[in-house]
Amino acid sequence: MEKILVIEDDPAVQRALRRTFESAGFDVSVAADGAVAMETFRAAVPRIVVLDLRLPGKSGQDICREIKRESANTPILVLSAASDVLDKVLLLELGADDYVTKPFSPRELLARVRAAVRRLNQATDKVEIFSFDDVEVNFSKMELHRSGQLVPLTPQEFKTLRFFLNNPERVISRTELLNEVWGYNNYPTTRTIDTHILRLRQKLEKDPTDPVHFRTVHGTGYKFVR
Amino acid sequence: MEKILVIEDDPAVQRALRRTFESAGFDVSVAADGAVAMETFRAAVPRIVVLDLRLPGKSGQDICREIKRESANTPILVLSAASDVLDKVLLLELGADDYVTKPFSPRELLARVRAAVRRLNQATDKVEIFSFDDVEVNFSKMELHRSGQLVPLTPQEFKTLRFFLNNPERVISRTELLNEVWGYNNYPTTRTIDTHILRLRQKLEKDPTDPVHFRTVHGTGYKFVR
DNA sequence: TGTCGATTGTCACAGATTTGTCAACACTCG
DNA sequence: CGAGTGTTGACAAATCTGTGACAATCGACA
Repeated sequence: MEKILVIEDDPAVQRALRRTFESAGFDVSVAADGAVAMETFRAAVPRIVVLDLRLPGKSGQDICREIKRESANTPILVLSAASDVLDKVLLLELGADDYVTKPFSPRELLARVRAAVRRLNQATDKVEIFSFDDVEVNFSKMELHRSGQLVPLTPQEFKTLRFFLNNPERVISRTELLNEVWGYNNYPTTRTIDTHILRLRQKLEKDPTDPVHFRTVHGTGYKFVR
Repeated sequence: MEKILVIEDDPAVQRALRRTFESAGFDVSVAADGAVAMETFRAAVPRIVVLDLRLPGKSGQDICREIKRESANTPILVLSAASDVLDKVLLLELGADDYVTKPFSPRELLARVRAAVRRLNQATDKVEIFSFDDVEVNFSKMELHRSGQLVPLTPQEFKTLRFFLNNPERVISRTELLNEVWGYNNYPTTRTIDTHILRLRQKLEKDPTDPVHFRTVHGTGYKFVR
Protein backbone atom coordinates (compact mmCIF):
# COMPACT_ATOMS: atom_id res chain seq x y z
CA MET A 1 0.00 0.00 0.00
CA GLU A 2 1.31 3.44 -0.93
CA LYS A 3 1.84 5.99 1.82
CA ILE A 4 0.69 9.54 1.23
CA LEU A 5 1.31 12.60 3.35
CA VAL A 6 -1.30 15.35 3.38
CA ILE A 7 -0.22 18.76 4.63
CA GLU A 8 -3.34 20.83 5.22
CA ASP A 9 -4.59 23.00 8.04
CA ASP A 10 -8.34 23.20 7.50
CA PRO A 11 -9.82 20.30 9.51
CA ALA A 12 -12.77 19.88 7.17
CA VAL A 13 -10.57 19.56 4.13
CA GLN A 14 -8.26 17.32 6.11
CA ARG A 15 -11.06 14.90 6.81
CA ALA A 16 -12.25 14.99 3.26
CA LEU A 17 -8.81 14.32 1.87
CA ARG A 18 -8.20 11.52 4.31
CA ARG A 19 -11.44 9.89 3.33
CA THR A 20 -10.76 10.28 -0.36
CA PHE A 21 -7.30 8.77 -0.26
CA GLU A 22 -8.12 6.06 2.22
CA SER A 23 -11.01 4.82 0.18
CA ALA A 24 -8.64 4.70 -2.77
CA GLY A 25 -6.37 2.41 -0.80
CA PHE A 26 -3.68 4.80 0.37
CA ASP A 27 -2.11 4.82 3.78
CA VAL A 28 -2.72 8.43 4.82
CA SER A 29 -0.75 10.61 7.23
CA VAL A 30 -1.84 14.15 7.95
CA ALA A 31 0.14 17.11 9.17
CA ALA A 32 -1.80 20.19 10.18
CA ASP A 33 0.91 22.81 10.02
CA GLY A 34 4.36 23.47 8.76
CA ALA A 35 6.05 22.87 12.06
CA VAL A 36 5.10 19.22 12.32
CA ALA A 37 5.02 18.57 8.60
CA MET A 38 8.71 17.85 8.32
CA GLU A 39 8.73 15.60 11.35
CA THR A 40 5.85 13.62 9.98
CA PHE A 41 7.55 13.47 6.62
CA ARG A 42 10.68 11.97 8.12
CA ALA A 43 8.75 9.55 10.27
CA ALA A 44 6.29 8.31 7.67
CA VAL A 45 8.55 8.38 4.58
CA PRO A 46 5.60 8.82 2.21
CA ARG A 47 5.63 7.88 -1.41
CA ILE A 48 3.98 11.17 -2.35
CA VAL A 49 3.04 14.46 -0.69
CA VAL A 50 -0.08 16.56 -1.14
CA LEU A 51 0.54 20.06 0.08
CA ASP A 52 -1.78 23.00 0.59
CA LEU A 53 0.23 26.10 -0.25
CA ARG A 54 -1.67 28.20 2.21
CA LEU A 55 -0.53 27.24 5.62
CA PRO A 56 -0.14 28.96 8.95
CA GLY A 57 3.35 29.15 10.36
CA LYS A 58 6.05 27.99 8.04
CA SER A 59 4.85 28.70 4.54
CA GLY A 60 3.90 25.98 2.14
CA GLN A 61 6.61 27.15 -0.18
CA ASP A 62 9.30 26.56 2.39
CA ILE A 63 7.99 23.10 3.11
CA CYS A 64 8.00 22.30 -0.53
CA ARG A 65 11.61 23.31 -0.92
CA GLU A 66 12.64 21.54 2.21
CA ILE A 67 11.08 18.26 1.22
CA LYS A 68 12.66 18.45 -2.18
CA ARG A 69 16.02 19.07 -0.59
CA GLU A 70 15.70 16.01 1.60
CA SER A 71 14.16 13.70 -0.91
CA ALA A 72 14.37 15.01 -4.43
CA ASN A 73 12.29 12.36 -6.09
CA THR A 74 9.30 12.31 -3.79
CA PRO A 75 6.56 13.87 -5.91
CA ILE A 76 4.75 16.86 -4.47
CA LEU A 77 1.29 17.84 -5.58
CA VAL A 78 0.31 21.35 -4.65
CA LEU A 79 -3.21 22.48 -3.79
CA SER A 80 -3.98 26.12 -4.29
CA ALA A 81 -6.94 28.42 -4.52
CA ALA A 82 -7.73 29.56 -8.01
CA SER A 83 -7.36 33.12 -6.87
CA ASP A 84 -3.75 32.58 -5.89
CA VAL A 85 -1.33 33.99 -8.33
CA LEU A 86 0.24 30.81 -9.44
CA ASP A 87 2.85 30.94 -11.97
CA LYS A 88 4.30 27.77 -13.13
CA VAL A 89 7.74 29.22 -12.83
CA LEU A 90 7.24 29.60 -9.14
CA LEU A 91 6.04 26.04 -8.82
CA LEU A 92 8.98 24.78 -10.77
CA GLU A 93 11.27 26.74 -8.58
CA LEU A 94 9.67 25.19 -5.55
CA GLY A 95 10.13 21.76 -7.00
CA ALA A 96 6.46 20.86 -7.09
CA ASP A 97 5.56 18.18 -9.60
CA ASP A 98 1.98 19.07 -10.28
CA TYR A 99 -0.72 21.32 -8.97
CA VAL A 100 -4.47 21.38 -8.67
CA THR A 101 -6.49 24.51 -8.14
CA LYS A 102 -9.57 24.61 -5.97
CA PRO A 103 -12.23 23.63 -6.52
CA PHE A 104 -11.19 20.25 -7.65
CA SER A 105 -13.05 17.01 -7.72
CA PRO A 106 -11.73 14.12 -5.67
CA ARG A 107 -11.63 12.24 -8.88
CA GLU A 108 -9.29 14.68 -10.49
CA LEU A 109 -7.08 14.84 -7.44
CA LEU A 110 -6.91 11.07 -7.25
CA ALA A 111 -6.15 10.80 -10.91
CA ARG A 112 -3.22 13.17 -10.55
CA VAL A 113 -1.88 11.50 -7.45
CA ARG A 114 -2.08 8.16 -9.15
CA ALA A 115 -0.43 9.52 -12.24
CA ALA A 116 2.43 10.85 -10.15
CA VAL A 117 2.84 7.53 -8.37
CA ARG A 118 2.71 5.72 -11.67
CA ARG A 119 5.39 7.93 -13.14
CA LEU A 120 7.51 7.28 -10.11
CA ASN A 121 7.08 3.53 -10.36
CA GLN A 122 7.63 3.58 -14.04
CA ALA A 123 10.84 5.53 -13.69
CA THR A 124 12.25 2.87 -11.45
CA ASP A 125 10.77 0.14 -13.60
CA LYS A 126 12.61 -1.97 -16.07
CA VAL A 127 12.19 -1.47 -19.77
CA GLU A 128 8.68 -2.22 -20.84
CA ILE A 129 8.86 -4.86 -23.45
CA PHE A 130 6.00 -7.02 -24.55
CA SER A 131 5.77 -9.58 -27.27
CA PHE A 132 3.18 -11.75 -28.90
CA ASP A 133 3.06 -13.66 -32.11
CA ASP A 134 5.75 -12.10 -34.32
CA VAL A 135 5.31 -8.71 -32.69
CA GLU A 136 7.69 -7.02 -30.26
CA VAL A 137 6.81 -3.78 -28.51
CA ASN A 138 9.14 -1.58 -26.56
CA PHE A 139 7.14 1.10 -24.83
CA SER A 140 10.05 2.99 -23.38
CA LYS A 141 11.44 3.43 -26.86
CA MET A 142 7.96 3.65 -28.40
CA GLU A 143 8.97 1.15 -31.01
CA LEU A 144 7.17 -1.80 -32.46
CA HIS A 145 8.71 -4.49 -34.64
CA ARG A 146 6.85 -7.11 -36.55
CA SER A 147 8.98 -10.01 -37.71
CA GLY A 148 11.97 -7.74 -37.51
CA GLN A 149 10.39 -4.91 -39.48
CA LEU A 150 9.77 -1.60 -37.78
CA VAL A 151 6.08 -0.74 -37.83
CA PRO A 152 5.24 2.88 -37.02
CA LEU A 153 2.45 3.41 -34.50
CA THR A 154 0.89 6.71 -33.51
CA PRO A 155 0.89 7.79 -29.86
CA GLN A 156 -2.76 6.97 -29.46
CA GLU A 157 -2.21 3.56 -30.94
CA PHE A 158 0.59 2.90 -28.46
CA LYS A 159 -1.62 3.92 -25.58
CA THR A 160 -4.42 1.71 -26.76
CA LEU A 161 -2.12 -1.21 -27.36
CA ARG A 162 -0.55 -0.85 -23.96
CA PHE A 163 -3.91 -0.97 -22.27
CA PHE A 164 -4.80 -4.13 -24.12
CA LEU A 165 -1.47 -5.72 -23.28
CA ASN A 166 -2.01 -4.92 -19.63
CA ASN A 167 -5.47 -6.46 -19.71
CA PRO A 168 -5.17 -9.61 -21.75
CA GLU A 169 -8.04 -12.02 -22.16
CA ARG A 170 -10.48 -9.65 -20.51
CA VAL A 171 -13.39 -8.17 -22.40
CA ILE A 172 -13.04 -4.41 -22.43
CA SER A 173 -16.01 -2.23 -23.18
CA ARG A 174 -15.70 0.85 -25.33
CA THR A 175 -16.68 2.93 -22.36
CA GLU A 176 -13.85 1.53 -20.32
CA LEU A 177 -11.43 2.18 -23.13
CA LEU A 178 -12.61 5.76 -23.39
CA ASN A 179 -12.12 6.31 -19.69
CA GLU A 180 -8.83 4.51 -19.35
CA VAL A 181 -7.04 5.28 -22.57
CA TRP A 182 -8.54 8.56 -23.64
CA GLY A 183 -8.76 10.02 -20.17
CA TYR A 184 -11.26 12.34 -18.66
CA ASN A 185 -11.06 15.40 -20.83
CA ASN A 186 -11.85 13.68 -24.07
CA TYR A 187 -15.08 11.99 -24.87
CA PRO A 188 -15.01 10.95 -28.48
CA THR A 189 -17.59 8.78 -30.13
CA THR A 190 -17.39 5.06 -29.77
CA ARG A 191 -16.86 5.06 -33.51
CA THR A 192 -13.42 6.43 -32.83
CA ILE A 193 -12.53 3.29 -30.97
CA ASP A 194 -13.62 1.03 -33.78
CA THR A 195 -11.36 2.95 -36.08
CA HIS A 196 -8.40 2.57 -33.77
CA ILE A 197 -9.00 -1.13 -33.42
CA LEU A 198 -9.20 -1.32 -37.18
CA ARG A 199 -5.80 0.33 -37.49
CA LEU A 200 -4.20 -1.88 -34.89
CA ARG A 201 -5.56 -4.87 -36.73
CA GLN A 202 -4.27 -3.63 -40.05
CA LYS A 203 -0.83 -3.12 -38.59
CA LEU A 204 -0.55 -6.15 -36.35
CA GLU A 205 -2.81 -8.94 -37.58
CA LYS A 206 -1.79 -11.45 -40.22
CA ASP A 207 -5.28 -11.27 -41.64
CA PRO A 208 -6.99 -8.08 -40.50
CA THR A 209 -10.26 -9.46 -41.83
CA ASP A 210 -10.10 -12.38 -39.43
CA PRO A 211 -8.38 -11.00 -36.34
CA VAL A 212 -6.78 -13.38 -33.89
CA HIS A 213 -5.42 -10.98 -31.28
CA PHE A 214 -7.89 -8.12 -31.31
CA ARG A 215 -11.15 -9.95 -31.05
CA THR A 216 -14.58 -8.44 -31.25
CA VAL A 217 -17.03 -9.40 -28.54
CA HIS A 218 -20.26 -8.43 -30.17
CA GLY A 219 -22.46 -6.14 -28.12
CA THR A 220 -19.82 -5.73 -25.46
CA GLY A 221 -16.42 -4.59 -26.62
CA TYR A 222 -13.03 -6.00 -27.54
CA LYS A 223 -10.66 -8.53 -26.11
CA PHE A 224 -6.95 -8.97 -26.59
CA VAL A 225 -5.56 -12.48 -26.86
CA ARG A 226 -1.85 -13.18 -27.26
CA MET B 1 -29.54 -2.34 -14.69
CA GLU B 2 -28.02 0.51 -12.71
CA LYS B 3 -30.27 2.96 -10.96
CA ILE B 4 -29.46 6.63 -11.09
CA LEU B 5 -31.06 9.48 -9.17
CA VAL B 6 -31.16 12.90 -10.79
CA ILE B 7 -31.80 15.85 -8.48
CA GLU B 8 -32.63 18.82 -10.65
CA ASP B 9 -35.35 21.43 -10.62
CA ASP B 10 -35.35 22.79 -14.15
CA PRO B 11 -37.88 20.67 -16.07
CA ALA B 12 -36.07 21.12 -19.36
CA VAL B 13 -32.78 19.90 -17.96
CA GLN B 14 -34.65 17.14 -16.15
CA ARG B 15 -36.03 15.84 -19.40
CA ALA B 16 -32.71 16.05 -21.14
CA LEU B 17 -30.93 14.19 -18.39
CA ARG B 18 -33.58 11.54 -18.21
CA ARG B 19 -33.34 10.93 -21.91
CA THR B 20 -29.58 10.82 -21.87
CA PHE B 21 -29.36 8.31 -19.06
CA GLU B 22 -32.26 6.18 -20.16
CA SER B 23 -30.92 5.74 -23.62
CA ALA B 24 -27.68 4.65 -21.99
CA GLY B 25 -29.59 1.94 -20.17
CA PHE B 26 -29.93 3.48 -16.73
CA ASP B 27 -33.01 3.25 -14.60
CA VAL B 28 -33.66 6.92 -13.89
CA SER B 29 -35.43 8.51 -10.93
CA VAL B 30 -35.87 12.24 -10.75
CA ALA B 31 -36.38 14.48 -7.74
CA ALA B 32 -37.30 18.07 -8.46
CA ASP B 33 -36.40 19.69 -5.18
CA GLY B 34 -34.51 19.15 -2.01
CA ALA B 35 -37.55 18.29 0.04
CA VAL B 36 -38.36 15.12 -1.84
CA ALA B 37 -34.83 14.29 -2.85
CA MET B 38 -34.00 12.39 0.29
CA GLU B 39 -37.25 10.45 0.24
CA THR B 40 -36.64 9.46 -3.33
CA PHE B 41 -33.10 8.54 -2.47
CA ARG B 42 -34.22 6.22 0.28
CA ALA B 43 -36.98 4.71 -1.79
CA ALA B 44 -35.04 4.15 -4.98
CA VAL B 45 -31.62 3.29 -3.47
CA PRO B 46 -29.76 4.46 -6.55
CA ARG B 47 -26.31 3.34 -7.50
CA ILE B 48 -25.23 6.89 -8.24
CA VAL B 49 -26.60 10.41 -7.79
CA VAL B 50 -26.41 13.37 -10.15
CA LEU B 51 -27.08 16.55 -8.22
CA ASP B 52 -27.64 20.09 -9.34
CA LEU B 53 -26.10 22.29 -6.65
CA ARG B 54 -28.63 25.04 -7.29
CA LEU B 55 -31.91 23.94 -5.89
CA PRO B 56 -34.95 25.59 -4.39
CA GLY B 57 -35.65 24.73 -0.78
CA LYS B 58 -33.00 22.68 0.89
CA SER B 59 -29.73 23.54 -0.73
CA GLY B 60 -27.85 21.14 -2.91
CA GLN B 61 -24.99 21.24 -0.49
CA ASP B 62 -27.09 19.95 2.36
CA ILE B 63 -28.42 17.16 0.22
CA CYS B 64 -24.94 16.21 -0.76
CA ARG B 65 -23.79 15.97 2.81
CA GLU B 66 -26.92 14.16 3.87
CA ILE B 67 -26.62 11.53 1.19
CA LYS B 68 -22.99 10.97 2.04
CA ARG B 69 -23.91 10.59 5.68
CA GLU B 70 -26.50 7.96 4.91
CA SER B 71 -24.59 6.13 2.28
CA ALA B 72 -20.95 7.04 2.15
CA ASN B 73 -20.03 5.09 -0.92
CA THR B 74 -22.78 6.17 -3.25
CA PRO B 75 -20.98 8.37 -5.73
CA ILE B 76 -22.33 11.88 -6.21
CA LEU B 77 -21.71 13.86 -9.35
CA VAL B 78 -22.36 17.55 -8.95
CA LEU B 79 -23.65 19.83 -11.67
CA SER B 80 -22.87 23.48 -11.26
CA ALA B 81 -22.99 26.61 -13.29
CA ALA B 82 -19.61 27.86 -14.29
CA SER B 83 -20.49 31.16 -12.73
CA ASP B 84 -21.10 29.64 -9.32
CA VAL B 85 -18.46 30.44 -6.83
CA LEU B 86 -17.32 26.98 -6.05
CA ASP B 87 -14.19 28.26 -4.46
CA LYS B 88 -15.43 28.57 -1.00
CA VAL B 89 -17.48 25.45 -0.97
CA LEU B 90 -14.97 22.75 -1.47
CA LEU B 91 -16.52 19.86 -3.23
CA LEU B 92 -14.31 17.68 -1.16
CA GLU B 93 -15.92 18.93 1.98
CA LEU B 94 -19.30 18.11 0.63
CA GLY B 95 -18.24 14.62 -0.20
CA ALA B 96 -18.99 14.90 -3.90
CA ASP B 97 -17.00 12.59 -6.10
CA ASP B 98 -16.86 14.56 -9.28
CA TYR B 99 -18.34 17.64 -10.83
CA VAL B 100 -19.26 18.98 -14.22
CA THR B 101 -19.83 22.63 -14.95
CA LYS B 102 -22.59 23.80 -17.21
CA PRO B 103 -22.76 23.80 -20.07
CA PHE B 104 -21.70 20.21 -20.41
CA SER B 105 -22.02 17.72 -23.19
CA PRO B 106 -24.25 14.71 -22.58
CA ARG B 107 -21.37 12.56 -23.69
CA GLU B 108 -19.06 13.96 -21.08
CA LEU B 109 -21.61 13.63 -18.34
CA LEU B 110 -22.37 10.08 -19.33
CA ALA B 111 -18.73 9.16 -19.48
CA ARG B 112 -18.16 10.49 -15.98
CA VAL B 113 -21.17 8.72 -14.59
CA ARG B 114 -20.05 5.49 -16.14
CA ALA B 115 -16.55 5.92 -14.82
CA ALA B 116 -17.94 6.41 -11.34
CA VAL B 117 -20.12 3.34 -11.58
CA ARG B 118 -17.27 1.30 -12.90
CA ARG B 119 -15.00 2.32 -10.05
CA LEU B 120 -17.75 1.35 -7.68
CA ASN B 121 -18.20 -2.05 -9.23
CA GLN B 122 -14.49 -2.60 -9.24
CA ALA B 123 -14.36 -1.92 -5.53
CA THR B 124 -17.04 -4.49 -4.81
CA ASP B 125 -15.45 -7.03 -7.06
CA LYS B 126 -17.49 -10.14 -7.39
CA VAL B 127 -16.45 -13.53 -8.57
CA GLU B 128 -16.69 -13.72 -12.30
CA ILE B 129 -16.19 -17.43 -12.75
CA PHE B 130 -18.93 -19.98 -12.34
CA SER B 131 -19.24 -23.63 -13.13
CA PHE B 132 -21.84 -26.34 -13.04
CA ASP B 133 -22.07 -29.76 -14.58
CA ASP B 134 -19.54 -29.77 -17.42
CA VAL B 135 -20.00 -26.06 -18.01
CA GLU B 136 -17.53 -23.32 -17.12
CA VAL B 137 -18.36 -19.64 -17.49
CA ASN B 138 -15.95 -16.76 -17.26
CA PHE B 139 -17.82 -13.49 -17.39
CA SER B 140 -14.80 -11.23 -17.51
CA LYS B 141 -13.61 -13.05 -20.59
CA MET B 142 -17.17 -13.55 -21.80
CA GLU B 143 -16.37 -17.13 -22.53
CA LEU B 144 -18.27 -20.31 -21.89
CA HIS B 145 -16.81 -23.77 -22.21
CA ARG B 146 -18.72 -26.99 -22.19
CA SER B 147 -16.60 -30.06 -21.62
CA GLY B 148 -13.66 -28.11 -22.93
CA GLN B 149 -15.42 -26.87 -26.03
CA LEU B 150 -15.98 -23.17 -26.52
CA VAL B 151 -19.67 -22.40 -26.85
CA PRO B 152 -20.52 -18.94 -28.19
CA LEU B 153 -23.20 -17.02 -26.29
CA THR B 154 -24.83 -13.76 -27.27
CA PRO B 155 -24.78 -10.77 -24.88
CA GLN B 156 -28.38 -11.28 -23.87
CA GLU B 157 -27.71 -14.92 -23.18
CA PHE B 158 -24.77 -14.03 -20.95
CA LYS B 159 -26.91 -11.56 -19.05
CA THR B 160 -29.69 -14.05 -18.59
CA LEU B 161 -27.32 -16.80 -17.55
CA ARG B 162 -25.61 -14.55 -15.05
CA PHE B 163 -28.89 -13.72 -13.43
CA PHE B 164 -29.77 -17.37 -13.09
CA LEU B 165 -26.35 -18.19 -11.68
CA ASN B 166 -26.74 -15.45 -9.10
CA ASN B 167 -30.16 -16.77 -8.13
CA PRO B 168 -29.87 -20.52 -8.04
CA GLU B 169 -32.64 -22.79 -6.79
CA ARG B 170 -35.11 -19.93 -6.73
CA VAL B 171 -38.16 -19.78 -8.94
CA ILE B 172 -37.96 -16.70 -11.10
CA SER B 173 -41.02 -15.26 -12.76
CA ARG B 174 -40.96 -13.93 -16.28
CA THR B 175 -41.81 -10.52 -14.95
CA GLU B 176 -38.80 -10.57 -12.67
CA LEU B 177 -36.59 -11.65 -15.53
CA LEU B 178 -37.91 -8.85 -17.68
CA ASN B 179 -37.19 -6.32 -14.97
CA GLU B 180 -33.81 -7.57 -13.95
CA VAL B 181 -32.30 -8.72 -17.19
CA TRP B 182 -34.10 -6.71 -19.81
CA GLY B 183 -34.80 -3.63 -17.77
CA TYR B 184 -38.21 -2.16 -17.67
CA ASN B 185 -38.16 0.33 -20.44
CA ASN B 186 -38.30 -2.71 -22.66
CA TYR B 187 -41.54 -4.50 -23.00
CA PRO B 188 -40.93 -7.67 -24.89
CA THR B 189 -43.44 -10.47 -25.01
CA THR B 190 -43.11 -13.26 -22.53
CA ARG B 191 -42.54 -15.34 -25.63
CA THR B 192 -39.17 -13.69 -25.85
CA ILE B 193 -38.14 -15.17 -22.57
CA ASP B 194 -39.22 -18.64 -23.53
CA THR B 195 -37.11 -18.33 -26.61
CA HIS B 196 -34.07 -17.32 -24.64
CA ILE B 197 -34.50 -20.15 -22.21
CA LEU B 198 -34.80 -22.42 -25.19
CA ARG B 199 -31.52 -21.18 -26.56
CA LEU B 200 -29.72 -21.56 -23.26
CA ARG B 201 -31.07 -25.10 -23.01
CA GLN B 202 -29.95 -25.95 -26.49
CA LYS B 203 -26.49 -24.71 -25.76
CA LEU B 204 -26.03 -25.95 -22.23
CA GLU B 205 -28.26 -28.96 -21.55
CA LYS B 206 -27.25 -32.50 -22.38
CA ASP B 207 -30.81 -33.18 -23.50
CA PRO B 208 -32.54 -29.87 -24.27
CA THR B 209 -35.84 -31.76 -24.40
CA ASP B 210 -35.50 -32.84 -20.81
CA PRO B 211 -33.73 -29.95 -19.10
CA VAL B 212 -31.95 -30.53 -15.81
CA HIS B 213 -30.58 -27.07 -15.08
CA PHE B 214 -33.12 -24.74 -16.59
CA ARG B 215 -36.32 -26.13 -15.18
CA THR B 216 -39.78 -24.96 -16.01
CA VAL B 217 -42.09 -24.22 -13.10
CA HIS B 218 -45.40 -24.37 -14.81
CA GLY B 219 -47.58 -21.32 -14.33
CA THR B 220 -44.84 -19.47 -12.47
CA GLY B 221 -41.54 -19.19 -14.25
CA TYR B 222 -38.15 -20.88 -14.37
CA LYS B 223 -35.67 -22.17 -11.88
CA PHE B 224 -31.96 -22.77 -12.24
CA VAL B 225 -30.47 -25.83 -10.59
CA ARG B 226 -26.74 -26.57 -10.67
C1' DT C 1 -59.53 -41.08 -16.90
C1' DG C 2 -60.58 -38.00 -20.57
C1' DT C 3 -61.45 -33.24 -22.05
C1' DC C 4 -60.40 -28.54 -22.60
C1' DG C 5 -58.34 -24.13 -21.88
C1' DA C 6 -54.04 -22.24 -20.56
C1' DT C 7 -49.23 -22.42 -20.61
C1' DT C 8 -44.87 -23.61 -22.67
C1' DG C 9 -41.65 -25.50 -26.51
C1' DT C 10 -39.97 -24.85 -30.95
C1' DC C 11 -38.74 -22.75 -35.19
C1' DA C 12 -37.89 -19.51 -38.90
C1' DC C 13 -37.48 -14.93 -40.25
C1' DA C 14 -37.69 -9.86 -40.50
C1' DG C 15 -36.34 -5.80 -38.26
C1' DA C 16 -33.13 -3.73 -35.19
C1' DT C 17 -28.66 -3.19 -33.47
C1' DT C 18 -23.83 -3.46 -33.66
C1' DT C 19 -19.53 -3.52 -36.08
C1' DG C 20 -16.23 -3.07 -40.23
C1' DT C 21 -14.48 -0.05 -43.40
C1' DC C 22 -13.35 3.95 -45.75
C1' DA C 23 -12.92 8.66 -46.88
C1' DA C 24 -13.31 13.22 -45.50
C1' DC C 25 -12.78 16.61 -42.03
C1' DA C 26 -10.49 18.92 -37.90
C1' DC C 27 -6.62 19.94 -35.20
C1' DT C 28 -1.93 20.55 -33.78
C1' DC C 29 2.67 21.77 -34.40
C1' DG C 30 6.57 23.06 -36.68
C1' DC D 1 1.06 26.12 -45.30
C1' DG D 2 1.66 20.94 -44.95
C1' DA D 3 2.44 16.62 -42.72
C1' DG D 4 0.90 13.67 -39.28
C1' DT D 5 -2.73 12.33 -36.22
C1' DG D 6 -7.18 11.85 -34.32
C1' DT D 7 -12.22 12.07 -35.00
C1' DT D 8 -16.53 11.64 -37.31
C1' DG D 9 -20.16 10.31 -40.51
C1' DA D 10 -21.91 7.26 -44.02
C1' DC D 11 -22.85 3.01 -45.69
C1' DA D 12 -22.41 -2.02 -46.02
C1' DA D 13 -21.95 -6.28 -43.65
C1' DA D 14 -22.49 -9.12 -39.77
C1' DT D 15 -24.97 -10.40 -35.88
C1' DC D 16 -28.53 -10.42 -32.54
C1' DT D 17 -33.26 -10.23 -30.84
C1' DG D 18 -38.16 -10.22 -30.67
C1' DT D 19 -42.31 -12.09 -32.55
C1' DG D 20 -45.92 -14.89 -34.53
C1' DA D 21 -47.51 -19.38 -35.73
C1' DC D 22 -48.28 -23.78 -34.48
C1' DA D 23 -47.30 -28.02 -31.82
C1' DA D 24 -46.76 -30.12 -27.42
C1' DT D 25 -47.62 -30.32 -22.66
C1' DC D 26 -49.75 -29.40 -18.30
C1' DG D 27 -53.35 -29.08 -14.77
C1' DA D 28 -57.97 -28.47 -13.25
C1' DC D 29 -62.22 -30.45 -13.25
C1' DA D 30 -66.00 -33.24 -14.29
